[in-house]
Amino acid sequence: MASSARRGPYFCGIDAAMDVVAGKWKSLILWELHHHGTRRFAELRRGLPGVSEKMLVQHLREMEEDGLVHREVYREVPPKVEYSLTEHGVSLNAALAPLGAWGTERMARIGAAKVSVDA
Amino acid sequence: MASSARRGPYFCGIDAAMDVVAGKWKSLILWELHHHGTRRFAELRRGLPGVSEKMLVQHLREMEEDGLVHREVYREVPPKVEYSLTEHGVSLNAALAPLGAWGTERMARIGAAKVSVDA
DNA sequence: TCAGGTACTCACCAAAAAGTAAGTACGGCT
DNA sequence: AGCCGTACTTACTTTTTGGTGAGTACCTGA
Repeated sequence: MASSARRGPYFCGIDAAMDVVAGKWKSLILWELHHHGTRRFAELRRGLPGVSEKMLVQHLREMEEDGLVHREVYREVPPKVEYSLTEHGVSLNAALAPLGAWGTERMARIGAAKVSVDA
Repeated sequence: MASSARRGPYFCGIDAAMDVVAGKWKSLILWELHHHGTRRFAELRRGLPGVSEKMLVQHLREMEEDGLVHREVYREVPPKVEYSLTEHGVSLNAALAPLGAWGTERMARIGAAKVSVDA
């Protein structure tokens, strides 16, 4: 029950891809990691205003299982864990780019607000 | 409460796009409509094995609200309603294509099964 | 006459996803 | 001594999502 009940039979490629990106914060995590290269847990948390620690851990674990992110643990005294995109994570991000462009256009069309995030 | 509580402030374009595609069957509806051009309600239902009438109606309504699909009602005696993609629906589908390709690759990688659908 | 097809709506229920709040082990800083 | 920060885990609750099955109004074909 730790991981998700996914990887099921898919209707098509989009279905398979959506399975992996589904989750309130997953695409944002992807973006954050792509943008910053490597991030620590607390950095991600701060970069994603509103995310709960539980969801962040959960999503990161699933994305690790799905081969999208790499988790590097440093056995140090204040714990340190670094997350980064794997090759598959990078290619997924690239595949997501046109969708992002479409979404940006849509935001302009409907005049949607943007969540303010500071780098 | 009929429609969805969406269109909220978005973090980025992907967020905005995902909002519109989120839902178990939406991407499949998009694909079905793109593939066949125009489809009646029952045709869609038959093309999406496993979808419930409730969800199909609900998703179609939301997609109509979001300007992705066009709903043409013929006031005839056995009711007839035709659904087709709008310009925005078509462009969303195009933006989804690379994601679909990525997903297809992933299916091959992990050896995921495909749901059997007959045309 | 009666099942079957059209395109739905409605009420109810189950499951999944996400949020909340607390706890944990350890050290540094003040 | 006491609080902050690290990176989590755990239990519990709420919200959201999706599924089930019935009902509707009308017509067609067997």
